Amino acid sequence: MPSSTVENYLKAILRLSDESPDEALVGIGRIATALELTSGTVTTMMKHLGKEGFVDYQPRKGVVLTETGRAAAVQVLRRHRLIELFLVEVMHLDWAHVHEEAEVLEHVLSDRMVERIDEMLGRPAHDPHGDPIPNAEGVVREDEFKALSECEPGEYQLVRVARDEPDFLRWLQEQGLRPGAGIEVRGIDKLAGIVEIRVDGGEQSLRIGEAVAGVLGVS
Amino acid sequence: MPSSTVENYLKAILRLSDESPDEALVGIGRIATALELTSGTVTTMMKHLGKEGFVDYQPRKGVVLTETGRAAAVQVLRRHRLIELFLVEVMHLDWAHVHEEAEVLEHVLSDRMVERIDEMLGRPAHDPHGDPIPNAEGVVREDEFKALSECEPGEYQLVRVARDEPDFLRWLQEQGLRPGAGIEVRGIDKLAGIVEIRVDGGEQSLRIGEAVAGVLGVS
DNA sequence: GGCTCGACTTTGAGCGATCAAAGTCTAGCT
DNA sequence: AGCTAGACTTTGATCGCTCAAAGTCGAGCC
Repeated sequence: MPSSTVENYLKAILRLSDESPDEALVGIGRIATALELTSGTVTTMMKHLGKEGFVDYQPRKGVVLTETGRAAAVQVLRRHRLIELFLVEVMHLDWAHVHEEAEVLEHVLSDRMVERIDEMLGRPAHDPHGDPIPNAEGVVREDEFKALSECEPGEYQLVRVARDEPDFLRWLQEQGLRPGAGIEVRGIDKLAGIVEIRVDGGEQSLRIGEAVAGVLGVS
Repeated sequence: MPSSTVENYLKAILRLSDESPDEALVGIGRIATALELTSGTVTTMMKHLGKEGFVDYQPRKGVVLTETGRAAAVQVLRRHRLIELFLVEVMHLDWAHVHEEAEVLEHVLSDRMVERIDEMLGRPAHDPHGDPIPNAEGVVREDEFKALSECEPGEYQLVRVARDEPDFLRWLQEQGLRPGAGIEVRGIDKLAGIVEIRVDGGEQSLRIGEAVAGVLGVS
């Protein structure tokens, strides 16, 4: 049974390797930055994870998740996402706060609890950020979407929010920008780095920066 | 913020001192047995807890909880009991399994979560074993009851089950013996150490040993 | 080919929690 | 008073995780 520490490493490696699918290996430094640890600590851990069969550790190059490692990481992701949804839907906690809470619960809830949550929520496919929830077998059904920042003017639907900061999420919520909302892209000012949108049949235009628009996935 | 380890020590000391209210101090050995640790470990921890102001440590004698320590312990108890009830009432987990789960969650749920649970359950006064749930201020409303093993024949109501083993709880449940159930004491055979009861208008008599009857509180 | 700079690894240390085993009190008996 | 058994404390060690700082490697530049 991997400790929560190990689970966090695994989760981070999964995320990082998904973030740059072109690179074969995830570098030690990136992991260190992601987890806010020194690289020495990460090196030590990678050797250990290597021995345990969770990663393939190539000294001075980086690591790849093994099958086992990937499966374990996906299970953590599944738990995290189910828990987030549970906290929003059942506990009626604020979308904005749910991430931190899930961050600890994901390592701690029994399989029985997670199964019960999955059942209560009707085997949901997406968490409150629109991220796909892997099923119990670890199969993730990835869905198509593109960044709002890359869109031509037109009608879209918000399907994904790729950021966790409470303040940002709270603001999004105030603007009616939660997964499922309709978005009309009215114009893009490439030079100014600004996207002008209208949310869900509302009246007013909303101007958001490219970076923010890049974090919103639409379809 | 006390670690879960510390919280567990505190909880154990609270329980042990409530178990023998006549003794002024809880001995190191009892704590060690309760937590399945060596006494050396406990001694070390008690010195530490002493410095932190959670207990008054009297070398070679034992410890008493300070005000601070007691308050912290009661909060853990509150969490534990609220969580147990939540798991039964909301998550519909089995009464028998709920203790272990609560044992970990009590150290980990945010105050916000606990408050939400308390609210969802309507500020309940008792957990699934019939134990009183301290309120947010740490006030415990103890209620009157006596051990079934001490009862004259007559009609009673089960209000308390002072044991946590899943197998035992499952058996109780199968007999209809959950807090709230009516119990008729039909006879006591002191010499054989057996109590004969009838559960909640059922037909058959049930014979239980003194030790088991001692764990059931009725009023 | 040699050098350098940045990325990675190694080393030595600390912290919190734990143990086993050796040492010390002390209450209570003789 | 002296002894002893049992309860408690001390000591030295381990384990998982972490850090700072010193050491090493190697890709790319001259």
